[in-house]
Amino acid sequence: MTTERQPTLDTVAAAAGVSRATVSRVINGSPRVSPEARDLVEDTIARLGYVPNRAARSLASRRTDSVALVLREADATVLADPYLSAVIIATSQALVGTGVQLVLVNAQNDAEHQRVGEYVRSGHVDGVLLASMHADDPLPQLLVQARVPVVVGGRPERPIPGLVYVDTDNVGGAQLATERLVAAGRSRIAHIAGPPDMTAAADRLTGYHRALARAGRDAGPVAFGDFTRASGEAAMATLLDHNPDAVFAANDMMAIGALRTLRAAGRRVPEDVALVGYDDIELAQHTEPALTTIRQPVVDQARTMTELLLLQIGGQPPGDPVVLPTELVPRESA
Amino acid sequence: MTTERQPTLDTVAAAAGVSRATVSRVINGSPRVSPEARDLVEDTIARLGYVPNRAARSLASRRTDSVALVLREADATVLADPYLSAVIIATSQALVGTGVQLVLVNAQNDAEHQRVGEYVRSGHVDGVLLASMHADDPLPQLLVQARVPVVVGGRPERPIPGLVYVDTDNVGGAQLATERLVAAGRSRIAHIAGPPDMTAAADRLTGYHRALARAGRDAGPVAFGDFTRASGEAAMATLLDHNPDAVFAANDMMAIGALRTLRAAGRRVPEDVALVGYDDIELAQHTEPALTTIRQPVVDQARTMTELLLLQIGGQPPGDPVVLPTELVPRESA
DNA sequence: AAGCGCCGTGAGAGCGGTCTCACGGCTGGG
DNA sequence: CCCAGCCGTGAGACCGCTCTCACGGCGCTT
Repeated sequence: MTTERQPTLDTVAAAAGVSRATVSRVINGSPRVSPEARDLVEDTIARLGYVPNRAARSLASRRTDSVALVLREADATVLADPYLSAVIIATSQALVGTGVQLVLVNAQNDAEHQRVGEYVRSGHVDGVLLASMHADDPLPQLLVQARVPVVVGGRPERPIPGLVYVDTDNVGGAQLATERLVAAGRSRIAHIAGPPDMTAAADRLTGYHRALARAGRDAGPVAFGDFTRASGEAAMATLLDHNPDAVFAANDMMAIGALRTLRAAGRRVPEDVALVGYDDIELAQHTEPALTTIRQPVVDQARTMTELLLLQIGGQPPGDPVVLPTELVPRESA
Repeated sequence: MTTERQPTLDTVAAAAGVSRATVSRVINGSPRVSPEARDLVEDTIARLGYVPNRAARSLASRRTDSVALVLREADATVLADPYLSAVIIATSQALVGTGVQLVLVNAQNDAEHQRVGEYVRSGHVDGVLLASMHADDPLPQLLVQARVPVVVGGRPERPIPGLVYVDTDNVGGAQLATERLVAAGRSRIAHIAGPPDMTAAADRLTGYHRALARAGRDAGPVAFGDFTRASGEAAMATLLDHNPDAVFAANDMMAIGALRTLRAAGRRVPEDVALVGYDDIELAQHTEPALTTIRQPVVDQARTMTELLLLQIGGQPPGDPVVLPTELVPRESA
């Protein structure tokens, strides 16, 4: 039961015959230490197996060396969301070697979301990464005003001065998708859009329109879904009236829904109707036919967000938003 | 630039005209405070927007109110692993309302994995959840010896006294799968097993054998894969020599690989060969035919792990391992 | 030769809480 | 009526680290 108390700075200092201050300098890599003292202290630290106490350090230095990754809408529905998983893992990977810890904050509802502000203020973290925001989310605004370093994933609904965000090029990606259909000689290109209050969905719609305009085409019929497969099925059913020969869906799940409706309607893909999705989820490889889609650099996005956040924490002023390029993944459906 | 310093205990105490100790008691819900004092202090706290400093509290109390979720093998390969995502989200959900923070520790390689021990010792967290362990992982042993509260997901290779784990019933699940095939009147039931050094794979193999034995059958042919789709394809190719009329694959990805091989070989599923997978991944719903499989209570597992960990942190002795029931998800493939 | 500045080091004051202990006032039992 | 005991409160000692400041010693300039 006599749990060996962990060695402290004092322990090390005493064992090395120097002062606490010197040990602290060694630990923090201060240049103002003689090489002999440094070696001595380092040996002692290794010998005693000393590890600095984070709480004490944090208390004294007013830094925590940890950042929060704030998730939203993390309920059972998206429980197995591979995108989320990628963001989380990529973020934690980006932090490896920096000595910065990742604290996961899961705000399931508005009330909890509000409390994130408190949480940050209480000095738990040095900065905040915001994933999967909602359009009306006041949190980024709050954090920016409180001068808390923050980086959000995805373009916010309304521009917020001083808010750094890292987005993928939804407009460009949607253009790629649409251009693919144009290039395939399709003339009646429809779009299954996502919820218009989500910027990613809005941007993809914009890209769709832009590509058609550039190709000198009129806009085709557009149906709106909510990014679920069921909504894709329903949207496709609507679009069938227009007898399209191509469909660009704003995400893969809706594309898969559309695929199902098309098949049920006796339309062959891609012969009768070419189909392009968005996201390149795992499933897209396994549909029949395999889904042509747009890949987003999720890992890059998370990494970039993390880097930008660390820069801000390091004292640099918030820079400009970053938009990362997307890429077409050609498969069989278009 | 004059950043308003956050109010501290002293601030609140002064404003309320009481001592620091009293404010502390109110915050910690001590019963030894008069109702009047309590109300007064609570009002003051609300008025000043006071939030306790976690580092200071942690330093003084030797608690951190946070737990680590240690992941392994979290590289690009499993980046989009929906299981991981589910574990992470479920864990963080289980922590909501407890005031305990989730710190994600991503040990990509052995060296980093070792450092988790240090990390815990330095007092960062009150306890550790271990996900996706490897067979030879010394970490659980280390943590148990260091009397650090720890709960691991999945049964460890070798029993470790005092180690609490939460597993899903792999043996039972495999039995369900195999029994399904027996009940369907299949007589030559093969198995595509996972890596024998993973307990989940070993247990599923055991369940397969047990079900056959109970049904008075001889064991069928077994091929080993590594849980990837490619290995499932290869394993199925091997098994074709035995001309099975049913296959139970130890996970869905291998089942999907097997499906592909079967189709290529001109075998119809389920008419010629019935097929059962394991895990009930999203993809299983979308194969053609849809995959009959076994569902594991991932969310329950994560929640249970968290609860058991909190109990240990609360001072209770480590209890017995928990094994959660699995369930058959009947679809079209068997 | 004297003075200056810099360099390595140590002493000590916080950082913002928790928690033990002491203390005055009140209640209740003998 | 007195004193034991409890209750609510306050004082103050930490928790382990950072960081400022002071100090002695050395090399350099003048």
